[in-house]
Amino acid sequence: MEKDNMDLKKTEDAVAFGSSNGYYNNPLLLSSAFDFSCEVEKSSFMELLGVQDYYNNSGAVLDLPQLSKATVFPFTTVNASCDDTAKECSEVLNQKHQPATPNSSSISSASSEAVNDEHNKTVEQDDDDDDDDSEEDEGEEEQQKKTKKELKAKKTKQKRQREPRFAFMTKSEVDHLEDGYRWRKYGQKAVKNSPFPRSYYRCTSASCNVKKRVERSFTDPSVVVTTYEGQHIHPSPVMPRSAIAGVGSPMMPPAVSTANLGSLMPGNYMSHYHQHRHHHQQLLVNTLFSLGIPYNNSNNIDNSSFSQDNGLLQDIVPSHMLKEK
DNA sequence: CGGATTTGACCAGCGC
DNA sequence: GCGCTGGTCAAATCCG
Repeated sequence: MEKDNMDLKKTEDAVAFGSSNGYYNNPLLLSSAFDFSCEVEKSSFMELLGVQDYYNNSGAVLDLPQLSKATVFPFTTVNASCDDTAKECSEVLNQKHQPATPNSSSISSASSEAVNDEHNKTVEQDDDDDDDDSEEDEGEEEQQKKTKKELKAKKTKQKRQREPRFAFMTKSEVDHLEDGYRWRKYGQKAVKNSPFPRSYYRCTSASCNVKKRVERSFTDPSVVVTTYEGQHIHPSPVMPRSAIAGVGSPMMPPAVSTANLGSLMPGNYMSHYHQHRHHHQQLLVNTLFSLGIPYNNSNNIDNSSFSQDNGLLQDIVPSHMLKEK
């Protein structure tokens, strides 16, 4: 793989593996903190994901002939508006994304424009918040009700500013995956076109506003889609290792230098990347396990032949599997 | 009894 | 304006 094939997406902090034929291979989808888009050879992609084995074992059908190359591409944006999120999610689940190629205008750029628009609108709205203290002749109850509603509205407006998000898919029988943090469920909604409900969780830690949504893909009920929003402002109350150890293996991702990524990534985005990196690694390893793909904790990665730091992809993909163009 | 979950109601945004 | 949908709230309920 060559540097020129890297197509950085400024607005994404999570990406997914998909195929260049325009379909998400949802049951095979993995994503984590890959902050770039790149091409790998079909064979490498399949090998990486264990696609052939998975399908051979499950008897499912994958349209391999159309898949000449695999593209790593994003499916989650940062700071998207509420409705963008909904659309994204349903699009992901409905497998309706356009093919994302390094040269194509991606969903991400369109999303980021919408994001900016929405953000500006929000700021303007917040400026108009302080008004109407006029009514006097209302009963106390009605007054209280009204105040409640106003407070609620203000709260809602404030919350409209979305935190950075990332999403990933995991093949799992359990909806709510152990990720080292404690969550309280605060809602559950039926999802359009899906028999499976979406659950809403909030981090239980005081003053930590991180949320996550968990839903099962209706196209493959064995796949759980988890979307995180925000960043934890506290350490994990549960040691991450315990989750992995629970799978029955001591394997942990090797520490990987991200020094070279800095030159490729936008500033604040980079810090976000670093903050989430290890969390993503754990999630990725869990995902690999759940997919039955062994994670090879080899510290023998030949960094000289792989001078470009490719994030987690580098962690799990031997350098020879990435196409050198 | 306190914390977590459930669930119906409410609100915002969007499309028609 | 109306209906639909996603997201959140909060009272009721559950559970250890």
